[in-house]
Amino acid sequence: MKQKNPTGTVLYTIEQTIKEYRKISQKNIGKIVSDITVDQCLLLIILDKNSNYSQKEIAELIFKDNASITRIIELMVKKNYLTRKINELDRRKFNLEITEKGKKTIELLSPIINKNRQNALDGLSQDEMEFLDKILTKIILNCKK
Amino acid sequence: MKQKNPTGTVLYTIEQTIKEYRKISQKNIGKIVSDITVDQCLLLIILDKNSNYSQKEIAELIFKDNASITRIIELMVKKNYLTRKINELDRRKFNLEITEKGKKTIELLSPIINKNRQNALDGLSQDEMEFLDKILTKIILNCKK
DNA sequence: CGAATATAATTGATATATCAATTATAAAAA
DNA sequence: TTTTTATAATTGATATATCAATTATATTCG
Repeated sequence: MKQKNPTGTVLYTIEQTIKEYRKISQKNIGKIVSDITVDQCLLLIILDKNSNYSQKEIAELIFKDNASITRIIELMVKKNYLTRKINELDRRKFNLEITEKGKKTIELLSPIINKNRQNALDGLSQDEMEFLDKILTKIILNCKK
Repeated sequence: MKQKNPTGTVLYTIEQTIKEYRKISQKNIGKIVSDITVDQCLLLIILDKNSNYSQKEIAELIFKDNASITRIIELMVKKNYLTRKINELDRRKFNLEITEKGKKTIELLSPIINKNRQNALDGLSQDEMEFLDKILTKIILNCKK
């Protein structure tokens, strides 16, 4: 089944892929928890693994800039997913903590997220995924130099 | 050179790839024309190939929703890249036309865009790109079903 | 130490994304 | 032809993206 591609480059397909994946992911997440986005959920999961991340580090991990992170976290605090306290060791930073609601949300949504990933990658062999990753990493390096 | 990947899936790498590509593309475009974005430029190029596209069709081609396209086009008309007139055959639609400024911009930026693409895909063989496209298309279909 | 520099985060302005509701028009059905 | 349904685009509300400027704090260097 041929896809339209007005640019004729695989870069278009890459973009299309990630958009489709995000769309279905958000849809599935929304069925379980209505007031959270894919990225907010990823942020929770990342913080859950290491609660010492600064906002700046989180921004890098989920490919957002600091300004966006500031506002996303602000909303998540307002929605009671996170708490934020000044880091007394470095008062420029904040300590972020996941609330009970946040923890429950992770429990609820982790299986959904895994299912989303599995579904998206369904039918791909380990080799194919590794190859994919390798080529993409090459492109990333090309873009960085 | 290993990349960090907090999710452990190639989907993360896909997202990273497109973000890096867009970043460098925007940077290179901005050196030549300061008031245009990657997507606006793609929109011009698409319209240049077929001036009969409706806003809805354009939206699908560049993965945006109608509301975004309405506003993007509004800005592009304001910046004098496009003109917009009601389509008398179907008064729900508009005829979009590229202005002289728009045409000049395409001429200026087409080589840049090609260079961006070439640079990003530098060192990839034809086979690798085809394989990449094939795998990604598989993922897209997985997400759509 | 104190000045200069660097870093983390915020803020403001503007553009874009997303969803739902609305408007205008066209096409289909009764 | 009138009513119903479908389609194209807009609008409003809110979230996010991006860039530049700013604030507060830390670090470095003379």
